[in-house]
Amino acid sequence: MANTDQLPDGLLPLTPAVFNILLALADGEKHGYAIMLEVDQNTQGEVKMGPGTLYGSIKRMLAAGLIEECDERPDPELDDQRRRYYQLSGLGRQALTAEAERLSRQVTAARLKHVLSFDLGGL
Amino acid sequence: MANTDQLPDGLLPLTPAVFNILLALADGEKHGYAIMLEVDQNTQGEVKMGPGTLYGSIKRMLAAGLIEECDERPDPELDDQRRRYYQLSGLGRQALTAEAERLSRQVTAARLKHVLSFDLGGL
DNA sequence: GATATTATATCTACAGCGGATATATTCGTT
DNA sequence: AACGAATATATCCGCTGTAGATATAATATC
Repeated sequence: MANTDQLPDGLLPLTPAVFNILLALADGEKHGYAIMLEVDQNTQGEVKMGPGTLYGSIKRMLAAGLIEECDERPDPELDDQRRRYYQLSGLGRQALTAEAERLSRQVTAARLKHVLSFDLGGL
Repeated sequence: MANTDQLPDGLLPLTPAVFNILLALADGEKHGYAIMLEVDQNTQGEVKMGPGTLYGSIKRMLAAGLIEECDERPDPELDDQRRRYYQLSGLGRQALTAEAERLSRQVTAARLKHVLSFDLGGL
C-alpha cells in the first residue's frame, strides 16, 4: 500500500539538481563522482552537473536528511579512499516519489493542453 | 510531423515558474493575474505564484521572446484597463513542448527505477 | 461613498546553480 | 619508478531566479 505520510513542509518541490541526485541513488549507494556520471547518463547528456552543484547539493541534502553517508567500504582491494558513498534515507525516498508524482502531474497537464503528444514516454 | 528545430542554447531547461506560465498560456491569451490563478488551479493549489515571481518572469520571458503582449482589447464594456494580455510566441510553444518532453523523460526514468508506480498519470 | 477585490509593478533578501580553482589520490603508460 | 592523465572531493564567488513585502491604482460590491 502507498505511503500517505506527509513530508516536512518546504521540502517540495525539489530542485532539479536534488531530484536528479536522489534519482541517481534510487538503485543503490553511490559516491559523488559516480552520481555525476549517472545524472549525465540518465539525462542523455542533457544535464552536466558541475562540482559546485553536486557537492553543494549533497551538503544540503545531508543536512535535510534526504541522504546519508554510509560507512561501509567496499573490498579493500577495490577501494578508493577518496570516495564517500551516499544512500537514500527513508525521507529521501518519500521525497523522490512525491516529486516524481508531481512531475507526472505536470506532464499530464501538458498533455491535456495538447502541447505534448500522447504516445511519448509510453514505456 | 514533429518540429525538429533546435531552440536557442541556454533556454532549456526552463525554470518551473516559466514552464507553468507557458502552460497557463497554452490554451489562449491571458493577463497576468489570470495566469496566477490558472497556475494555482493547474497545480491543485500546490504552487502559489506570488507577484514577484510572476511579473519578474513575465519580464524575462518577453525579453527572451517566449511570450508577446497582444494589443487587442476585449469588448470595451468588459474591458479592464489595468490588464495586460500575453500570448505564446512560436518560440514559446516550441520551448513548452521541449520542456514537457524533458519532464516526461524524467518521469520515465523515475518509473524505470521503481520510485513511481506505472499506473499513475495514465490519462 | 466606503471597502474589498482585482491587477500590475518594483524592491530586496535569500537560496541554489555553475564555473573556476585547488588539492590529493589512483590509474595507465613507458 | 616516474610521469601525466583521469578520478574524486571540496570550496569560493558571481549570477539568476524566487518569494515576500510593499505600493499604487482601477474595478466591483455593498
